Amino acid sequence: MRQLDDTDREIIRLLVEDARRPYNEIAETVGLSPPTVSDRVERLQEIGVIRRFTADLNHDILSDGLSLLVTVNAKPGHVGDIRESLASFDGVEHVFVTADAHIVCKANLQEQAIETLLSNAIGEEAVREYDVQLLVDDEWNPQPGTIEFAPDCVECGNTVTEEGESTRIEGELYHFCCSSCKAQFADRYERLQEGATN
Amino acid sequence: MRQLDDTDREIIRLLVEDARRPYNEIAETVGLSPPTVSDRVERLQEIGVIRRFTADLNHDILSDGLSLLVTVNAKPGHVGDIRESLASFDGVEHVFVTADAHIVCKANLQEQAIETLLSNAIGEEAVREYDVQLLVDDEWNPQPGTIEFAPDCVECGNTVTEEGESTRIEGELYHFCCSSCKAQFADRYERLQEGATN
DNA sequence: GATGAAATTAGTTCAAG
DNA sequence: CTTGAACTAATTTCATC
Repeated sequence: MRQLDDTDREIIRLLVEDARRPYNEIAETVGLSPPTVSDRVERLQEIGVIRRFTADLNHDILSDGLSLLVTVNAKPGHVGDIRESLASFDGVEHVFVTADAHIVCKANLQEQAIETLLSNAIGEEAVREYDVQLLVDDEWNPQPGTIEFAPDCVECGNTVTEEGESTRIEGELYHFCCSSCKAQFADRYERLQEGATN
Repeated sequence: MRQLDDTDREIIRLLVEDARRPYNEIAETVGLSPPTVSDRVERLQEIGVIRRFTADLNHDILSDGLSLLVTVNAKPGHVGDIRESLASFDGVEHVFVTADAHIVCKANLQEQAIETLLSNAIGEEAVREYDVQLLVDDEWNPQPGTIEFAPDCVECGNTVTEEGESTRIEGELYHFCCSSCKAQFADRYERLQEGATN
């Protein structure tokens, strides 16, 4: 299977930021055409890097119950079960499993549902101990981790930022900090090509 | 302020399921026309119920560094600082603050960045103790739960109902329970601005 | 608020390199 | 793998209710 390249990573980053960003905008940013971006996004979904496009809701103003952090210390061999039952419980938004068999989950629940979660989803036989904490704040920054994408402008050496542009010349992707650097580089490249063939 | 109705809730549910579902499909499901759905979605974003549309990534196959759960027990008065510095650290995806002054954050980091996070973002003076756990699994279940729109009045703290009002001040949307709270807040805000510039 | 028709904008298909 | 051109689909505007 083809590995992810920098272009894929940049497309991912842009879609995490805004899943509805038009493809022509993405195309311009990464220096490709819209159909190619479309193909790549389709591929990213196919190989499972992008699981789905979704809406991030603000639970603070939605008042859909209490926000809780539930930490469970699972008995050996039960981590998978508990993870599954927690993840499928209505209102459970995030489930984290640590290397040392702790399961941490974040849930938005009505008060009466907390007891159900604890008894049904967690049970007794499979759990060493558990802890429930009330959340007072919850900030979420969807971001693709430390996908490195801060190249230097190939023309002037400055770091390429949001305003930067990219272009593909003979299959190779080049990044520029601004359109003038891009134009200058393209110009120089063309001259070089002419010189080589004459 | 107009409350969320069942149609809004259904639209939210459909968008959480698939943020890119076409409006005519949503329209058919909820029995409205596409332009109306468009208007409603716009409103849901305006009032902050929908924070953003994003892509749910599978970090397992993305191999963008290690996934960690960092738990920090903050000293009194430092919860806010630590929350802020963690949230703004590159690679930190989620920050939870519990009622008992614990901060739990989930980060996707390259190995060398872990040390930086611990020393820079957490520091020493403000923290009683901290704990870093390696994550082996991480599941996100975007789901709206039982949605009710009920923000707190930024002026008096009461729940904002049908009679409430909203206003945008310098790009930021504020919700109030009544026009007098709105006026009072606007007044105070203006004073503050004047004081700052003089 | 909500709508249908029109206009605009976005996405996909496809032949070609 | 990528593209531009043609085509199809989705979204937004707007006059009207």
